[in-house]
Amino acid sequence: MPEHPPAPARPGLDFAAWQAAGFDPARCPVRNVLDRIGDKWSMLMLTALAARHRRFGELFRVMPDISKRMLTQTLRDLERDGLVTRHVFPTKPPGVEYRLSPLGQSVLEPLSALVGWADRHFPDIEAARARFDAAQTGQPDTSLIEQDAA
Amino acid sequence: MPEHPPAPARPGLDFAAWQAAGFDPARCPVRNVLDRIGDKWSMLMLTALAARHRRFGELFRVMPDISKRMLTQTLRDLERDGLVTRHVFPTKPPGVEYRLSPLGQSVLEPLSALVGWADRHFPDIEAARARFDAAQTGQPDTSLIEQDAA
DNA sequence: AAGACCAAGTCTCATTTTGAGACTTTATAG
DNA sequence: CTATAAAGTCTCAAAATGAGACTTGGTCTT
Repeated sequence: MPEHPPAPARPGLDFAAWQAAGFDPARCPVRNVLDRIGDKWSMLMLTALAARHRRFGELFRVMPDISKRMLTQTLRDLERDGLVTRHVFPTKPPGVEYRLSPLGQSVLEPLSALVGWADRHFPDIEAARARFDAAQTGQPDTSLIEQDAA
Repeated sequence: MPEHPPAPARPGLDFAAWQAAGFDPARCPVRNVLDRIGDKWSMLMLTALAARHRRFGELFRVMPDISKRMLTQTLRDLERDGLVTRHVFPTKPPGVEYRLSPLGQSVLEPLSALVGWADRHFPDIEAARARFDAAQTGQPDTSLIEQDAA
C-alpha cells in the first residue's frame, strides 16, 4: 500500500490555514500558545481566577492536587505571557494576589466554550470509555477490520 | 493578614457552577475531561484530524516533534474517550487510519475558538513576554508593590 | 531462494517534567 | 521567647515523555 487514499474533505472549521505552514512549534503561533496554556495547570488556573482574583495560598487550597512548585511556576508563566498580573501587599508576612489581566479575561470566552463542551459531553465520554474497556477485556473484535482500503 | 479581602465579583462567564463542587478531579467532570484533552498532544492531534482522516505514518510526519510512543498513546486515549476511531486495512503491511468520530467533530467548535484566540492574540503575548524578560534583567521594579491590602 | 522493505506499532533506556515536603524570612501574637 | 503566618525556594524522588532499536509477515528485488 504505497499510496494512501485521498481522504474526503469535510466541511470542517478552518484549521487548515495555520496548519499550512506545518506544525513546527517554532514557526507556528498557534502551537506556541497552545503548548503554553495547554500545559497541565494553566487552563485550570485561568478558570480559578475567572470569578475573582485570589491569593497564592487561596489558589493552593482551591486546587487540591497542585504542588507549590507548579503553582508558582504556572503563575509565573501566565504572568510572563501577560494573562495574569501579580500584586504584592507589603504586610507582614507579605501577601500576593493574582488577577487576570484584560488579555487573560479575553481567553475566558473560548475557554468557557471548551468547559461547556466538556460538561455537556462527559456522559458520552464515560460511555465510550466503558465500551472500550469492555472490548479490551473480551475477545478481540474483528468487525473493526475494513473490507478494502479504497 | 489573617483574612483575605473579599474579591469583587466580575460579571464573568460562569465557571462558578462546576467549581462549586471543588476542583477535585475525581468528582469533577470538567477536570476529568480537561486533564485528558489538555495533555501535551491531544488538542493538536484533534486539529490534525479535523480536515480529513489520516494514517498513522501521516500523522507522524505531520507532527514533527512527537515520538511514535506518544503518537500511539495519544491516539489510544482519544479512541478510548470516543473522540477518534481506528480503522485497520488488511493490506500487507496492514494500514491503519484514524478518523474523528461525531463526538470528536463536536469538539472542533470550542477548539477552533481557542485556536482563533491564540492566533489573534499571539502578538500581545509576545509583547508581554518581551516586557517581562526585560523587567527581569533590569533592576527590580518596586512600582508593583501595592499601597494597601484592603 | 535470500534478502530488503514497508506500516504500525512495542520495548528499553535516557531525559525532562512534576510532585512532596523541608527550609527561609520577619513582624506580630501568645 | 517561641510559635505562627504567607509566599515562596530547594532538594530529592517519582512520573511522563523522548529516542531509537526491534518485531511481523507478506511482497519485491536480486
